[in-house]
Amino acid sequence: MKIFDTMSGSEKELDTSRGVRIYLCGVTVYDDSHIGHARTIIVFDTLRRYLQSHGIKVRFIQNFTDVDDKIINRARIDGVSAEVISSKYISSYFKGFDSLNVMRADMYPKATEHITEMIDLIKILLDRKIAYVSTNGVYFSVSKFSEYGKLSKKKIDDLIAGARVEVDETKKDPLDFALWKFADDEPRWPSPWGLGRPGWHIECSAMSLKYLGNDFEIHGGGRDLIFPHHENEIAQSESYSGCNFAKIWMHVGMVTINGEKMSKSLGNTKSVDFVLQKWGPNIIRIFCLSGHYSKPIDYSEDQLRETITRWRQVENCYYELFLAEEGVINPTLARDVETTLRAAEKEFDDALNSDFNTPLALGAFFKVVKTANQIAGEEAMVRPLADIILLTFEKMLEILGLKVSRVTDEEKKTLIGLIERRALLRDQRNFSDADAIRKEISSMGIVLIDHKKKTLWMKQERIGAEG
RNA sequence: GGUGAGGUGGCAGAGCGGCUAUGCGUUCGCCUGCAAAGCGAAUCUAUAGGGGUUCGAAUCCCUUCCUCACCUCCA
Repeated sequence: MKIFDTMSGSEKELDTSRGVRIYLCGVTVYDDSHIGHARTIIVFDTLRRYLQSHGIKVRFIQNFTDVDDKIINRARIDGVSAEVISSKYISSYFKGFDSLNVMRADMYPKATEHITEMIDLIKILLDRKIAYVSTNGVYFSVSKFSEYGKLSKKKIDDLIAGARVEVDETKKDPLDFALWKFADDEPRWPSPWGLGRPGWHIECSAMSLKYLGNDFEIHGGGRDLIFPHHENEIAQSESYSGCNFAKIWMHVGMVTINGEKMSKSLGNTKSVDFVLQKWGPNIIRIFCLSGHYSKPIDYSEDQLRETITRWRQVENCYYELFLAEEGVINPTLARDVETTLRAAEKEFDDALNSDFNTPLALGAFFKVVKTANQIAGEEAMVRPLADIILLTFEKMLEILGLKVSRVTDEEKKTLIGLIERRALLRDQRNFSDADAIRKEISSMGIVLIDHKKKTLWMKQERIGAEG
């Protein structure tokens, strides 16, 4: 599998020989997550599912930044401790992302639980004179890392010329960044240099090194983290270890709204909670995967509405397959279907192997859906054929992290009873009573589709946007 | 100002030297007691503008214009 590596500016073969270690920069827990966070996380979740489906062992670490000025400010406003704020938003994170059917990472390390590791790292940097202590903290000396800028392709001179860097008299160089900041208030921890808090970037260095070691396979995050966050992580980590930090740097494009980046500062965010309410998990996942991960994607209601249509086809397909009745398989048809399925599977894998091209993979998945719906439309779906298709269908569904609403056995029993009664009424041409039953069934979230020979039923996910 | 990524049919979105994806939309059919869903057919012949290179370019080169992101916290 090839993945575009921001560092080298080209696609690189992913080394899977010893499993794949992934570190994803997670969220700062000071507010609810929004669909921008969701996109990045869904992309990585899907990547992980794909690798695992090929029997590759994945070790997936995603951090929570739980010490940060924004958290502290929020705590001050609310009159509670920072810990109260961070734990509140960590649980809100899990609530949202569990609903989005995102698999739990192997670990969610928190900055506050790795203070010792960060201090140890800073000590070494100080010993090597790569960092220095100033009056208000410990700083990393950018000039001591000759490769600074290699990820973001920035030249130190340009950065200085850009002069958007805050002027701080206590720093030797305006580009130097904090490893440790002295603090008069909580939260703070003791360190050899004084009470304080860690800088932002150091946690990811400490935690990724601790849980994944050096030179792990993929380090990821949103594009906006390339500079300065990832650049600084590299500077710290490589100065500390003397080793390459990560093999591949994978960055996910921004979610925009009306062509502008969605962000807290612009106040144009759509929270995970909101989009779940309005569109539900499957629509959101398909939407997030419908553009190449490296490019921006625009949050467009028209686009989302279109996705509903596509999702209905998937639901239809599932129920056609699930409810197919026994019958004799037509050998020619079976052969054709096999060919189509193998081709779609190959297309699916080829697409993902080529820099994780999910829009193309989604296309392959929809070919499977279309094929099944076609056969069903011709009333030619039989159990053995459905089982064959189901194998491919469910495999792809699992990788994409989609979930069709299913019914309980009890619901199923009730339904079949009702449908039989309705069929009887229809035979007697008593349509008003038959329609009453259809209405009753519909209130259970079940839609009926009358085929020539039988009535197909399916449970449709309730989508907020449809009212 | 610097750096990076882009500009493809009504919309979304692949392709990245020749075989002109795909999806949605729209129109018309099939099916139905009516629906709904599904299916079929048709529709759209697109590649920001201008130069090149080539037998041949959306794909390579040059140039102009435009958009976005990063250069401060940000997924």
